[in-house]
Amino acid sequence: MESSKPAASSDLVFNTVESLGRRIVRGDVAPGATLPVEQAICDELSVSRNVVREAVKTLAGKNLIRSARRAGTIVEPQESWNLLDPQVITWMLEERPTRETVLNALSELRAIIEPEAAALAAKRASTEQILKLFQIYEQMKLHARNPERAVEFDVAFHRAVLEATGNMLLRTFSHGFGMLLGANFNLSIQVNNAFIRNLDDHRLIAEAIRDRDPERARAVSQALLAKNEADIREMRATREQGLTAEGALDAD
Amino acid sequence: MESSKPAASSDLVFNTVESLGRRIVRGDVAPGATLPVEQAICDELSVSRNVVREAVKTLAGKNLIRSARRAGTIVEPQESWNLLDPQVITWMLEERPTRETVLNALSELRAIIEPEAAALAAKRASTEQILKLFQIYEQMKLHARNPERAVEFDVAFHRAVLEATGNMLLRTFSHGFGMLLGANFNLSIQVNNAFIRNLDDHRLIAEAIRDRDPERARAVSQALLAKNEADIREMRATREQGLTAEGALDAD
DNA sequence: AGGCATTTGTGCGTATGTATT
DNA sequence: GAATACATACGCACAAATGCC
Repeated sequence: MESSKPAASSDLVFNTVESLGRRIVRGDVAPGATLPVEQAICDELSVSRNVVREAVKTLAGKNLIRSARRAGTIVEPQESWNLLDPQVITWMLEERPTRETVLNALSELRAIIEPEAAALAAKRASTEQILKLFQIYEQMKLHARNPERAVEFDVAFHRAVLEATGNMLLRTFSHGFGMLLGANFNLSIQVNNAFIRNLDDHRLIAEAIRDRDPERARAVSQALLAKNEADIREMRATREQGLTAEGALDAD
Repeated sequence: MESSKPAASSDLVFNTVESLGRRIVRGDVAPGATLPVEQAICDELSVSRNVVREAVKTLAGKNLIRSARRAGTIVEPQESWNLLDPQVITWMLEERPTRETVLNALSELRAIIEPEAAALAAKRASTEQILKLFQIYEQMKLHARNPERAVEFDVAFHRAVLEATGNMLLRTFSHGFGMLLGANFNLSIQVNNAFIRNLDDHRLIAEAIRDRDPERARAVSQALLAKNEADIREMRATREQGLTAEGALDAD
């Protein structure tokens, strides 16, 4: 089979990318500043210069850095970063301050995109895509009491809607979007029964799309988002006084 | 001085990225298929393996390809591609069929995002950002008779609105979005006086944002988009019978 | 203004692991 | 199981650019 996890433990380039990428996203080296020179990175991570160079090119491909001959490799301003890249998103979600910022931005973006995506999907989804929506919904229902699995299918549902729009750009969003949604849901489902409460809305969305009813699809999607935002707000409020739970998110 | 054009003519890695990237985006090598083996690319482009390897990593950083140990470097499915990456967009716009697809997708996406972005900007734009909107508008007016320059400022205006939303993710879109808009505008302004006709709407958007009137900002933005779509439709219709003009878009 | 030192860019040879044949 | 082909990994040497003195 195919390892969907891109990292073997001794993929030197990958590990170097992760190490450097995290530093940049975390802000250890600010936009405009330069990374350590290649040789220094080689020494620190005990890898050859070629490995570092390939790692640097990988990050440059994500527009996180840009290297110039004598000046070193400098960090690009954040607005150049590819914030929909799964790896970049992972890094952003690992640090508390950036995670908050990204997830807030996500809430707004969802409110903008998802209802319209649902409406578009209602106009254009293929029968296969509609079927898939219902299948995912069934899986959600099946795992309703198992938050981890449930979130996975919840994300899949929203991605499937984006894909059903038939819009190339919207479809592209679905990857990065999915990762962000995962983080978002992991927050919101901590609210009592939030997931089960929202289950019906997912069915309603699927049905509206099946019935080719864009208006209803949009409306239900908006309703779902409103609840989600309320859950997030409640969760935040709870956490501010209680400051409980939350672990298991540090990687490395 | 900073060269915003990233390519010196003898930046081997860059040129290799461009060459391979174009092939992939153009569909010369389909998703799922593998690129020629490294040595073959080295021979063809007369570069060393290091150069090819770094180029491959760059493209992998954009999620266009993924290299597996024995299998070669295989092209990722299109929905994995980073379609907001300026380079990727450039490549997509160079070929007629993909250009049509992307620009169509863009029209839809604009209709979804821009009115809401304008509304958000009306709520949150800083005075500097508002000022900038008006400055850009003045430039648009100034160059109204010079399509090339005008398009440039038109794009800048729409990007400035996205940036004024204060939303991290929306801001990220502004780069790739801008390039797409440029291509879009270059089409739509071929319609008689389209640019001058739309000039007022840009002012109205800026004013609505200045007046902190989200509803009006949204409405005017929608009106502008509707006109733009009509222009594009007209342009396409004209072109189908006449099949005139259009040159100067082939690179390399 | 000119040379020098630093830093990335490029080329090549080779070793190693792994999956296919 | 051995041979093979491909990709990863490493090290060294030189080229080219550019900021600094």
